[in-house]
Amino acid sequence: MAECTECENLNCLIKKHSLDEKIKDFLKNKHTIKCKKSQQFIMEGTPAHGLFFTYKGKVKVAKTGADEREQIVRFAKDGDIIGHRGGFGSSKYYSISAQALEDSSLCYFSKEDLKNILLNIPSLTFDFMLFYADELSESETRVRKLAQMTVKERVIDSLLYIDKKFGSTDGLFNVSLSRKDYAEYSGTTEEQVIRILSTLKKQNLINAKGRKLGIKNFEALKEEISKHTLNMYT
Amino acid sequence: MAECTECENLNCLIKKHSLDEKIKDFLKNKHTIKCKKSQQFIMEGTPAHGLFFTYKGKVKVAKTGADEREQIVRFAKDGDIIGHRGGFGSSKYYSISAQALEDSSLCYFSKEDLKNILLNIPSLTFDFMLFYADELSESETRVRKLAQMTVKERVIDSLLYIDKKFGSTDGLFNVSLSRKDYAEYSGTTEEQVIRILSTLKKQNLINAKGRKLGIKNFEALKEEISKHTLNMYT
DNA sequence: TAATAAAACTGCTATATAACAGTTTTTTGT
DNA sequence: ACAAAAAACTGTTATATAGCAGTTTTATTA
Repeated sequence: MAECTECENLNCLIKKHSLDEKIKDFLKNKHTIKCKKSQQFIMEGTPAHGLFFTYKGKVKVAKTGADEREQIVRFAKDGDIIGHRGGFGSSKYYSISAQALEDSSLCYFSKEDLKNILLNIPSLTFDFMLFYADELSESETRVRKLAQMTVKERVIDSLLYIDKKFGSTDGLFNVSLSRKDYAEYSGTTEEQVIRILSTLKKQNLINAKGRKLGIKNFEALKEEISKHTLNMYT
Repeated sequence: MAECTECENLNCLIKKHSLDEKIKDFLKNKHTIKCKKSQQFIMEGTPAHGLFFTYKGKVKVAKTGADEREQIVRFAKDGDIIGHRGGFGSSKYYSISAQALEDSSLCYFSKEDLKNILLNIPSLTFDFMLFYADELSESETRVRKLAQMTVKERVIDSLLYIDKKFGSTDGLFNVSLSRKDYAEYSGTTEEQVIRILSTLKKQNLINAKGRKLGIKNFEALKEEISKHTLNMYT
């Protein structure tokens, strides 16, 4: 795997500061991990010893609720941090689980190493702080949307989110999610997602080749949720 | 208003670092603001120039959604930060509004001053980072709860939250919220809240003197939502 | 403290969403 | 390429939640 200084993930906070003299020794302690598709590499509730970065790949991050029901809290792609909530903060345990959506490579740093380097490079700490602040922003917007949107609106919102996050090629998302994944992100059931997707298909608003989905009419979909997105200062 | 060094709000991050030499000049730039009950001192969407701390008082923090519908994202008491999402991060605007629930005093620092001091005191920046990480933790738990709990469970959860946040005296919460406030926090309607509260009253699980509420049987209420709180590693 | 406004409450009805049971299609692993 | 498993899908029914309209109680303020 590439050195951090050579890494292409420009959005990665470690990469951004990798030329700093003080970070050199720290970077030597990086571990790299290979993950097969659908492999779970973080288990909710287990002791958190460190923090992952996606080097290459796609990941879903979820919390388990009552009756083993999953709530997907976010998705991650190249350069994204994973497990950051257990990495620091008041808890010793991972509060989420993480599962690879496709074969992926991960970078790993221990909590101790990170804490050391953060207290020594204020600009890095500051960037981490901004990262958390932005994540908080998105999470609070999600709270509002879950509380105020209808199921159909939430499903449409999740389609737009997936396109924004992973992008599309030839009208199909660059990631393959199950209907259940969409349900677990949107806070509804698989059946509802299926019904809504089939309506959208009939209305010619989305593409569907087998399980693969994509957006055909962005404007119409955005219009359907516009009343919830007008006043968004995120 | 008291000097930060003399302040009783031990949970305040500024207070915690107020003895640091490097923070002295910064503290001189503190402004203090008095707020009457139900006065709104942060408007969603307006330019964010700085960040507030509750000196004494109680505040509700909300986001406005479709059709002017409010979603309360959190409550704040003595020592709590308010408006932190607009204070830094990618947005120039406040993404929330804040309203005093009773006559309150606030401390205010400008964005620029804060940014300066944060880049100079790594331990303070680190504490801010931890603060955001913990807030994110709570917000993500809230996402799961909104997606998976029933309305009744969410209302019970909000009662337990209010007791934990503001405490109770003689079996009544130390804060006076309207039924609508509970609805806007729980993600439901006023009528549902009223119905559920009246059921809980009949079951002798809560106290109600006029609009004032309190918890009578903690165990029973916790039991009702236990399936959602068992695996909580927050 | 009386008048007015706001909040709390109730019953009824409409609607959205979830749950169930079964069928068809697609994916996966050998 | 085939068998088995998983995922996608559909119709029907049950249930939870929201919306409405009106009444009563509590709070506000002139």
